[in-house]
Amino acid sequence: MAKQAGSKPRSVRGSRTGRPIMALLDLLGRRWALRILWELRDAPLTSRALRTACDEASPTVLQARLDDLREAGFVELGDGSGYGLTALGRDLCETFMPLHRFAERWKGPSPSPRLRGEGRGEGEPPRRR
Amino acid sequence: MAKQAGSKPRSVRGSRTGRPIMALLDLLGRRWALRILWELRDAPLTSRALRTACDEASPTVLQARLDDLREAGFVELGDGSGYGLTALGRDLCETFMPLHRFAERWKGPSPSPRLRGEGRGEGEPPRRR
DNA sequence: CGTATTGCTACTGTAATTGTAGCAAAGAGG
DNA sequence: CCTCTTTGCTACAATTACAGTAGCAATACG
Repeated sequence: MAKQAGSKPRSVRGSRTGRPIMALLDLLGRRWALRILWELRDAPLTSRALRTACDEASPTVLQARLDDLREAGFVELGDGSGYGLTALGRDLCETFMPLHRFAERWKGPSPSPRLRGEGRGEGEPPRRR
Repeated sequence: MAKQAGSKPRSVRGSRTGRPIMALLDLLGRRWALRILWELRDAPLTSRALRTACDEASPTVLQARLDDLREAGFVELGDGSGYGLTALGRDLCETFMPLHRFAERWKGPSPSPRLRGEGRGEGEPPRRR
């Protein structure tokens, strides 16, 4: 599996199959990508303000992600208000809104994963090994 | 590779604010996390089959992500069918389904970000610097 | 017993991310 | 013009996550 000896693997990682969903899943699967979209959901932010909103993340990654998202057409640099979502980006953000409700119901990685008796009378059935 | 040095790296990066949405955004923002959930959306897969489905990703990351998702309560290891989504995970996956339609309409990061006259007629306004 | 499959770990590179410092280009005010 | 502040952005070094490959223990089957 030589990967891509000649050309730079600049394209999206999961996109090798050609399916756009994979490209999107990979782009959003980079660090701070989802967070940036989330913080920009209401109003545009300057790069500095965005950094503050993103828990003082490094400007290096923020800039890299911002470039990625800008290249993807989700984010654009306005005139005086800094970075903001494009119409497409706003549309994508709408897709993620249900996630908010889901997160509230989820409350983070619980130490006790037994949240619902899925059907079997569990108690810790010995995994087949 | 300490991985369990003391008791520190247990929490999620974006979770420092306490908001569950941040924890979720960070968890899903790790590599292959979204992809794994996506590949498991229909039926459970064995670890080997999942690896094949995920473009032969390294078992190292796959195992790490599988652990994360399992700890979060989204994925569980069945008896004979391998890994599968929990009821909660299936619910989360439902949230992501609209992403599929969105991706189809998006078609990946285009070299020319001007994909459609999206409404605002800005040709390419000089950025303020 | 021999073979195959499954879940999982160990290891070595490489790419990505973090953290800090700093720059050039505007604006605001004097 | 000169100073001061903000903004977008870049240059590094250090750390971490990830990719790739190899392999093991446990089960299942013939």
